[in-house]
Amino acid sequence: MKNVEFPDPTIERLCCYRRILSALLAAGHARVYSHELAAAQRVTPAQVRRDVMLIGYSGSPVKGYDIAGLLDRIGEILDPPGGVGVVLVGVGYLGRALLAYFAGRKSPIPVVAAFDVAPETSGQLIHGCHCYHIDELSSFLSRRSILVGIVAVPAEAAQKTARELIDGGVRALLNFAPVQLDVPQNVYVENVDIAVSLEKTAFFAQSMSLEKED
Amino acid sequence: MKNVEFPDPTIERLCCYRRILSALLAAGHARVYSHELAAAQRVTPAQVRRDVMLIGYSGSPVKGYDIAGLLDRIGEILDPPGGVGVVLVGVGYLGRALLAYFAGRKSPIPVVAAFDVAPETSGQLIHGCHCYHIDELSSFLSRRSILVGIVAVPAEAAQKTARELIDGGVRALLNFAPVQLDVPQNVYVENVDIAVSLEKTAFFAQSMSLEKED
DNA sequence: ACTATACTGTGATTGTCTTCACAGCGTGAA
DNA sequence: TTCACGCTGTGAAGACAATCACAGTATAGT
Repeated sequence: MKNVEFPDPTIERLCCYRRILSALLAAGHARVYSHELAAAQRVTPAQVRRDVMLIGYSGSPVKGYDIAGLLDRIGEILDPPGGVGVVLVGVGYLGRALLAYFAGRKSPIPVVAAFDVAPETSGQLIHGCHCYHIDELSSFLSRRSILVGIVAVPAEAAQKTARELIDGGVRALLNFAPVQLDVPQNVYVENVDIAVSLEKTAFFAQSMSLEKED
Repeated sequence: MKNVEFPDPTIERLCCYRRILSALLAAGHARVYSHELAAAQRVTPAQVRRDVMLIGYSGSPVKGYDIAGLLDRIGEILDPPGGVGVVLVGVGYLGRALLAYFAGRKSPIPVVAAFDVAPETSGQLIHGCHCYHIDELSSFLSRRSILVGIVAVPAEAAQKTARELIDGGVRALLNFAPVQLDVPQNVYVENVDIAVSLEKTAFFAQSMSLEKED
């Protein structure tokens, strides 16, 4: 098995391609050209072709790519063979929003359980997801094979939460807390920092308004 | 005035530096070395020094950087002179989570108003933010100078929302909807795509578990 | 059968961001 | 006053990703 790793930005684009391809397939299309896929994103046709090349798929000249086939191939790359279990820690406003978000769309990656310190959330079923007290996290992780943990707790609790998840066997974290998590090198952390995103947006709003109108 | 633009990744790091510097200042520190700042993030000391150089600040050898001075300088870069107004569109689960998030921390960038299609949210005060019906958006924007819009509506409504915001004078969007917004070139869009983030995390969880333990 | 066409596949190039490595310098000790 | 130390500032090199540009090719039309 080739253990070639795909570059980070390519993985991100593959997720987006998949979304668009699914929509196209649902709309009755069977084939797509690189420039069509590119137009739906903010990328160049050459970028699309290179990504497709990277994952080892081929289209035909003249007719473009077969949507169903390309979708399958992307799925082979992105979707883990046995499926990944995902747990959510932190059922505050953000945690609930995430549960609603993932419950709404029939996601390929369902959240199997949620945990929180607040006793009143224990036993609740929120947006279709069972909630437990945080104390039950370790035993839950030891019983199920969970590879991904979503950290949606306040900043102060984030590091402790991360450690518990990692000790339980989780290999990657999706971190919404505004802190840099200290994790072993064999654990992947994807940070989603809303405050930083907003500050960045505000900065570019400012610099945009200085530029020429187009 | 030098209109030199800073690279995107630098802006992101500046936001993080600021957060760390504030914490250090609050903890009573007065000076910091590049390697200390670097350790708190996942960056190299050289990266920190280059960023500091870029924004035109200088530390002293031996003593490092003056925290208060560096914070001021970062603020001059990141914070718009007159402050940016921010409005939120979409007061669903995610929108409420965002309001709670920004209300909790005394953010340098407050959300001044929120809008939604649901009539029952109109007139409410959610986490300290006034909510209005979406129909009032245009007139609100024409009365106030708003540079940033947060799009937290369902995917189907996102493009329409974006257009209304841009027509109202907004120059940058923070987009949580899982679609690529079609905007003029002089409008900046920062996408926060939670579904993509989770899929990406799941992918790397998988590839991490194939690698050597450290 | 032949030709024109418009696409894909990809080596080469460009551009951008990160890292290296060392000169320069201010401080504190002798 | 002199020296040694450990930091900063930065030109140069390196790594990486995006783009260009064109050869190769399958199809449709004549």
